[in-house]
Amino acid sequence: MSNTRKQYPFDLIEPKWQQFWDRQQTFRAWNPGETLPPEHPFAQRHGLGGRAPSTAELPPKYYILDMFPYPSGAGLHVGHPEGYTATDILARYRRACGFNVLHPMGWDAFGLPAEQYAIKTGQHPRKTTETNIANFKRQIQSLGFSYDWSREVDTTDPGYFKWTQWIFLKLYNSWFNPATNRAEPIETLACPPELKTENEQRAYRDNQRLAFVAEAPVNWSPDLGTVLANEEVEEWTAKGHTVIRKPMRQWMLRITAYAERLLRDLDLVDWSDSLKEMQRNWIGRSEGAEVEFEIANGGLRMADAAKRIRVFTTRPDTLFGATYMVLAPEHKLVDQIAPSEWPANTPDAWKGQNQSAVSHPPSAIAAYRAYAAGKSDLERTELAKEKTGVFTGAYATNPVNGEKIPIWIADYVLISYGTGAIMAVPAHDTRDLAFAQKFNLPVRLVVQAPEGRDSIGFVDDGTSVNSGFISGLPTPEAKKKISAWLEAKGVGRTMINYKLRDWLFSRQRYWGEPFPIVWKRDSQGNLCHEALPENALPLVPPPMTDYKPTPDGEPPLARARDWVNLPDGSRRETNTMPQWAGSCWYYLRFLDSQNAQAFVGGKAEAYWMGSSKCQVSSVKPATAGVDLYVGGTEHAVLHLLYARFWHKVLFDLGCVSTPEPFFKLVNQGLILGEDGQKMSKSRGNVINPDDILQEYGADAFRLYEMFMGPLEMVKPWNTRGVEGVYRFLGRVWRLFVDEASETEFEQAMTTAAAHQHGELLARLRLSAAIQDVAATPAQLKALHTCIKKVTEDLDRLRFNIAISALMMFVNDAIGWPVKPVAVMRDFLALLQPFAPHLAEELWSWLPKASNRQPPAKAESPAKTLDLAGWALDLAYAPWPRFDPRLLIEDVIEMPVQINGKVRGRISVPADATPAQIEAAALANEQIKPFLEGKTIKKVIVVPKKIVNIAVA
RNA sequence: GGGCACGUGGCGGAAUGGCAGACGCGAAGGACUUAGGAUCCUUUGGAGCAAUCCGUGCAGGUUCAAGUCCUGUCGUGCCCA
Repeated sequence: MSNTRKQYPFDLIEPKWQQFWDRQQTFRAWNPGETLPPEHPFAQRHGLGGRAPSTAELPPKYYILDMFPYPSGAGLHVGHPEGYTATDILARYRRACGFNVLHPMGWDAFGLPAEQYAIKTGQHPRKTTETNIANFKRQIQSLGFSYDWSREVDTTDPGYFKWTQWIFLKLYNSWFNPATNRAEPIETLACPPELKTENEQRAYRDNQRLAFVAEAPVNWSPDLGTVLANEEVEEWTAKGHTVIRKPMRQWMLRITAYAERLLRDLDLVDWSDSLKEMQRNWIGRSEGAEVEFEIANGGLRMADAAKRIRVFTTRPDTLFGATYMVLAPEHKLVDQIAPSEWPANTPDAWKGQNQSAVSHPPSAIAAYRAYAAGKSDLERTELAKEKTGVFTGAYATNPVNGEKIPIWIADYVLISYGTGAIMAVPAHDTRDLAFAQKFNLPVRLVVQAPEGRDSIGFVDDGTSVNSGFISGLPTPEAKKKISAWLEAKGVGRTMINYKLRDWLFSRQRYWGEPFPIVWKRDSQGNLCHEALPENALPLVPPPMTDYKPTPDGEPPLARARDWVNLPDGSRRETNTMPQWAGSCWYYLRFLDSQNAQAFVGGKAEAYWMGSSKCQVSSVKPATAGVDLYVGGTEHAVLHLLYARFWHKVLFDLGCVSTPEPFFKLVNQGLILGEDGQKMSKSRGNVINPDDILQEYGADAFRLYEMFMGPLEMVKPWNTRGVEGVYRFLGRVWRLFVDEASETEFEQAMTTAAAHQHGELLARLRLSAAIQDVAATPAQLKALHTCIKKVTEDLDRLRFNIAISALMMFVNDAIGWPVKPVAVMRDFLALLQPFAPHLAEELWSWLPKASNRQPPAKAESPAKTLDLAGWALDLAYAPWPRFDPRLLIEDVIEMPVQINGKVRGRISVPADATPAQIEAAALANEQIKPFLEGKTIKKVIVVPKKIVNIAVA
């Protein structure tokens, strides 16, 4: 801690106003139908005190949302408040503009770290979570954010996850009807008549549900004792845990049914192109064809449909170039097709690396599978990686030419993509080529590259060659023709494939939402699952002391026998939901977080999501969904895709009224350490917000976070920069404070006890330079330039230049011997969103409407006080409007260029015609010498901007 | 390898195709002061005494005019393989 004198007593001001806002519930947002207390500033501003306004009577809504944090034990880092400050500034700005602003905060509190800590220490995750939430909340509140804390949610609260489970039941009890292209209740699903038995019908129905059970190869971590999502694998392997691929019974969510809508509806939202592109890439739509290859074993054809290998290809036009096939090692057909002996003349290199296993195909395959299981999808498909694989001993028949081609297994083909099998066209696919070269497989050129490019390894569109009936056709036409041919022959069809996979929704963890599902035996003794009734929710996890998985790999919940085994002999599902579940719908719970009857009330949903016909504001039209959602890029794909998916299901089922949840979305950029590196404990460059707050206060911290640069940019932290904005706040303070009273204050503070500080603060007086006088034109111009700039910059989320506009005003105003109170008051209204504590304090010093004289009639509107807003709390004081008339100049100075170089400047009346401007420029003394002896070719006059004279 | 961003003073960054470097940091000088790591006032892209010249990663192009638009290229970051 340094002993430098404080620029101003932020340490007294900030807690004072935070307590005031808390007591007054200043930032409480009101739902339609709620009764507004007469004394609440929002009620006063909108004349609604004591009433219970309907949707139509409330002002337009503005829903501004932060991605709620995972409350980690490490506490807040400087990256969190970046987005939170941006949204807070906008929330305060919108409130000033007259919107009913919803700005909530909550906790995404399920998750592995609390559970890992529990395993290590035995402390219940609930306890860890509570402690961490309390710390996060303290830190967030110390920044003076205008959240409506009455709506706080915590995903681990039974009152919350009751509804997460409820939504799961909605998914469970729905199917996707391809005919209507939307989710419908499972009751509307008709079973095919050939399914006679209860078991068959149930299996059929269960297979159509949006939440279903499947054997899926998962990323299993034996030492963590859980499966991980693909995107989580790297994080944990980096920490030294092992992860292998293993097929397990899992709950899945049928997100793939929504692939097309998730893709198409990106057109409905206002997100950055790069973000939309990331979502499109993830969904990965590709058009192509599915082709069936018959298996040709030992020369004998087996026409059995089950013995066909189906492949998906985006390049059916290269089918004539397929010289081998590759199945994913996990592919079901591998065991069926592999012969017990190698075909004659099989090269040794084709039999695999494992010398103890090369004698027969089955052993070579088993050895290779074990090897591939130890690798992640990412490692397996790494382009630069050395290709590996094993020949299965079997052959397939190419449907276009009857050719016999070898079938391989290789880890570069993933079971989860397409059909888990490919036809390899080495001449026109990079990975196939690398593989073919390594194992000496034939490379057949079937696409001619354009002039000047090598056709081998050419993967773009060209012209088909060596391809029978499609030879000579350009690629797009060749694709069409061969797809039609395949379809006519019954060995293929055009198809759209998505990279998007169904969502693996179960985790073998304790600290997550239990599934509201029980397993039982039907009358025939078949194992089947059944949903709990709604009234059994919330299903709370049992109290436990040991959070480890059972020794035989069952999830931790299996240890709680009394909880798992029900009296009727059925057993509870022991998996829990992934952390994504709670964050998929929290933005909806915020609308009506205390509602015990529904996950969200209909009126609240319609109002806040903007689908109701609420009147259009005079400032900005209302939009549908969350008006602005701010968070990190790390959630650009998964969280946003999952939340959109749930939202669409809820939309289909009539539970919400908009097709998309988040209308506008902005990713804040990462804040790097002072060394320009990513902040991390190991680098020792982590900045703790608590330290900054202690030294400079919340207002300076907020201001600096925004002043660093554009919100979306990656930018390095620089503590010296905080000092810069801190000095600025000091100048604002000195603009308002009476120097003598400040000196007294400082002296008194050195000896005063803490309980006297508030009283001392109250004794500070407003500077005598601030007087109720008419502003000069120059002062009005300074103010209105600032209003214009700040308003426009806030609308474009350009906080850094808005702050520089505030600085310019202060630099100007500090030189004014007399400061008109009306001007200073508007300045505080502009400052308020950025530095709310200081602005509130200074605002409280200004004379109130009641003890002021009404303004003289003669003054123009811009110079008088707007008394309507004068008596209001600053948080709800109207946003100043700039008057363009005050910015008009009588005389404009314009630069004059000769051949693009500034050679002089002229002053012309604002209303001068281009001809007059040209004449003035040509007559200018600075310009004349440059024109002597030259021919004027052209004179460009851009009124109010520039004159450019082109000379030869 | 593909896609998308971004390259501007010593640093963070400004600039609807119209005076490059706003605003801030840092630095230099000065004032006040017992003191200054407070505050206030000057200066501050580079070169030059100056007139002036050179400057937005690099190379071209479009334009009266390019940091901004186009083509290529190099570099950095993110996402995807």
